[in-house]
Amino acid sequence: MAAVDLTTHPGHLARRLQQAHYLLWNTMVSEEITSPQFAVLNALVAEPGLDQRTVGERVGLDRSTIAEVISRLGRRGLLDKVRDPQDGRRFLLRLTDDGLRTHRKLTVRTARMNQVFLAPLSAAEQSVFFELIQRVADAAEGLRNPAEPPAEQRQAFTNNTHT
Amino acid sequence: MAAVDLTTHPGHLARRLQQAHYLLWNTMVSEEITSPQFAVLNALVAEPGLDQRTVGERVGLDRSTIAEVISRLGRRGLLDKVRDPQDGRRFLLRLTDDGLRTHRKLTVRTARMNQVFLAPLSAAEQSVFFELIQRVADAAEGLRNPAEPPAEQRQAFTNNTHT
DNA sequence: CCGAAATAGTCAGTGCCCTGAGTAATCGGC
DNA sequence: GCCGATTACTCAGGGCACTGACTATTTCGG
Repeated sequence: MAAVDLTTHPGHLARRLQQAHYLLWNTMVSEEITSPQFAVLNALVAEPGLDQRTVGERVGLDRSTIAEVISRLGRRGLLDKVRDPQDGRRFLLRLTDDGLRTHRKLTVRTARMNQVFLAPLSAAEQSVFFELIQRVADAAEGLRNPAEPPAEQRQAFTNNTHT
Repeated sequence: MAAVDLTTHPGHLARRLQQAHYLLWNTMVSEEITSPQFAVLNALVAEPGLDQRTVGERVGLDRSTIAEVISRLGRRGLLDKVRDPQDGRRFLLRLTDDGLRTHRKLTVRTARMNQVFLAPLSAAEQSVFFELIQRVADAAEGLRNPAEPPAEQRQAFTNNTHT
């Protein structure tokens, strides 16, 4: 009986958490627009005119996935995609009026859903919940990008205009 | 600027957490066997001879997804699938020697990976991390299955929303 | 015993998520 | 100006995850 207890495996818990969220989203927010799609809309509300790659970076999606998501949003007429005249490799993205409207509508529903989703936790626990997950996710993402200068002159040459 | 802050959205955090885990699993555990596949192997180590549906229930996968995962494990020769002579609808699943060996090997690596993954948290924080995620996931799953208890002695109604 | 309901599994369709390979445009050094 | 490196995006391919419709088998009511 060498079986392990999956309830102490963060990966398994993360998967279950996401499934639970998916379910609730589907019933309380939208059957059309998914959570990652909403994240893209949201990124473009905050920063209209971003290119595809940067949007992916903002919401945490790789180049292939972000392309698919954007293509679906484009088909639904929620955003426009135009070549950057300054850089012919890029596509600049911008929400349509419909996209903006959709974002507004879903923002309200999403807030309600989050309340229901987090109801089992007290306000204090919710803060801890966010903080711990974020620490783990950030750290793991850090492992992926080794790069980073040798700690010496960490800030010296960093891009000071990145906001 | 009606954009929201995704770092307070549990769904977004859950997705990022899972992605981070996926990455680490791929580099530290296996590129062949995925985390859900390992969960299935583990369930069959604990309870050999389970049928497909029950395995899905144990690891949290629906009937379609579990069918795919099991088919892949079968193709790799890690488990056998035989009709239940008692009930012709069921397939009974059992690990092969190779499947058992694979599970043993991955168990070790998975433990190492979990350590790295959770390294940003203290031991106490790790417990909280597990507990909070599990509470949220369990509660959301509860919403899906509307009250099946036959009014026996159910404390579900004493919903502790006031904490 | 027989037909309806329930159950286990399959299949088609949609969407997310990654890697690796390939294309087109830009940038940098000489 | 030219060539190689970098960068933005596309495409093929594999895997996870869900729903809804379908088949086969068992179970249950009458």
